Amino acid sequence: MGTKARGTERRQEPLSRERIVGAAVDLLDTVGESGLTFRALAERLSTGPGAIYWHLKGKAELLAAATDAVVTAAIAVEDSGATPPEALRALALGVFDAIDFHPWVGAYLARTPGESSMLRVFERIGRQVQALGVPEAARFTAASALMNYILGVAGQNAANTRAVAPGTDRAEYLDAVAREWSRLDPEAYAFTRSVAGRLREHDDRAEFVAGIDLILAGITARP
Amino acid sequence: MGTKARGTERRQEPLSRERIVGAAVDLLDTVGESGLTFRALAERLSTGPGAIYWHLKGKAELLAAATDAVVTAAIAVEDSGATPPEALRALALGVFDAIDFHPWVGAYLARTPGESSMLRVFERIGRQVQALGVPEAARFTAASALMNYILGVAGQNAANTRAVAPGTDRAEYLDAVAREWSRLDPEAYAFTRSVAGRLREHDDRAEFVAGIDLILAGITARP
DNA sequence: ACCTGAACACCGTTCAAGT
DNA sequence: ACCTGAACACCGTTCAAGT
Repeated sequence: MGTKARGTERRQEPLSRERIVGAAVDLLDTVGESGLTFRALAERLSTGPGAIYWHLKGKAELLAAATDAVVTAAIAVEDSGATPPEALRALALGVFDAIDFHPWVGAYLARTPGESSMLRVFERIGRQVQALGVPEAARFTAASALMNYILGVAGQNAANTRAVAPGTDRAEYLDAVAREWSRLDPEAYAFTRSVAGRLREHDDRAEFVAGIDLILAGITARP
Repeated sequence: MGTKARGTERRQEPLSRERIVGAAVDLLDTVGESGLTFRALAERLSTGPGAIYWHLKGKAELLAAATDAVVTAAIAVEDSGATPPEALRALALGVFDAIDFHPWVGAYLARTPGESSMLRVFERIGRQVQALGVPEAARFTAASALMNYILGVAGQNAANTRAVAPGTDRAEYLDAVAREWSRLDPEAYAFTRSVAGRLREHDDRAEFVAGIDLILAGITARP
């Protein structure tokens, strides 16, 4: 006891941009966007809030770096041997699942433009659009539409995920929304009421892919 | 001077939910989302911050009400005599333009699900999808895809609008981005570089409608 | 019923001081 | 070079006290 503990001594690894960003991702995943404060982050890293500023410029850079870490991992899939539509679906689902698991990423991407991780997604989409045989002049529009759709849905889905209390049963939640829809004014919300039933049997992920296919059909179906 | 001023006396209208929401929209439009504080809002209404809480539950409700006011106005267009695709394009552009003018609306819609203004947009889209002759089973997917696309692009566009300093020339900005893109790594960003030129001649609004048409083509082109 | 504004419990960020 | 943590200038929200 008088001697230094050896095996369990747990020497504090030095602070680094990498460790900070990792801890930020953890915090965002567990406590949500409002839980990421410099004080909480500093405590997790057993240091003071000021220390973080030596490695990062501020909260904006911290959030960008955390998002980048998640997106980079999500799109790091091989698509050898896949057809362009298959590769596009896989890529889209990769982003979708990442945002489903880390809802704060969706919120961030939806409000921050021209971020480097978005550019990487755009490049990946564009290559498949090209491989699809889309003529040069139409590629920009096609790739933009796909990316906007992907980020749009993923963002909405993230919002939904965050809206539901972590423990809630998914089927139960959809049921509640469906019931809410069928209580809407019959005249003003005729359509919404008519599709309320679909909500129950509805699979976000499948619906998402169906939308991708819709756009792909539009891209391919040139006169 | 000893008598009460008459014409110019400017009696303070009583505070009301309506006046508060109106002032909030003004503040959001002029100073941006970060400029909407209860202190600034109270000052504009020449009262104390606490007074606002008598009429609204808190900031969340304030933002929801402000968004609702804008969206309601944006989709209040008659579409008599228009074909379903025309009506859909007009509706989509209405939302697009509203968000372009009030970027904070895009940011809010992108992060808040199941909001009443979104439901109204959904209903409007759904009716046109139905009028388009889409079979019952496919309507939910089609309407969802359209709405997700619209909100997704509008959100991205809002983000872009906010990113650019209010005074900046649009052409100049696109030029700067295009230059940035052509400075990217030639191997890792081959596609992005190849379409950098398109950026300059690129019209957000037209691109947005092109995406709508892409989805409409996909919806209509059933085998 | 409605408004006032000080007070409370937080934020992100800075910075002199330490090692 | 890197870290510490008190201090600063803000927030949203509450609430006793006023009219």
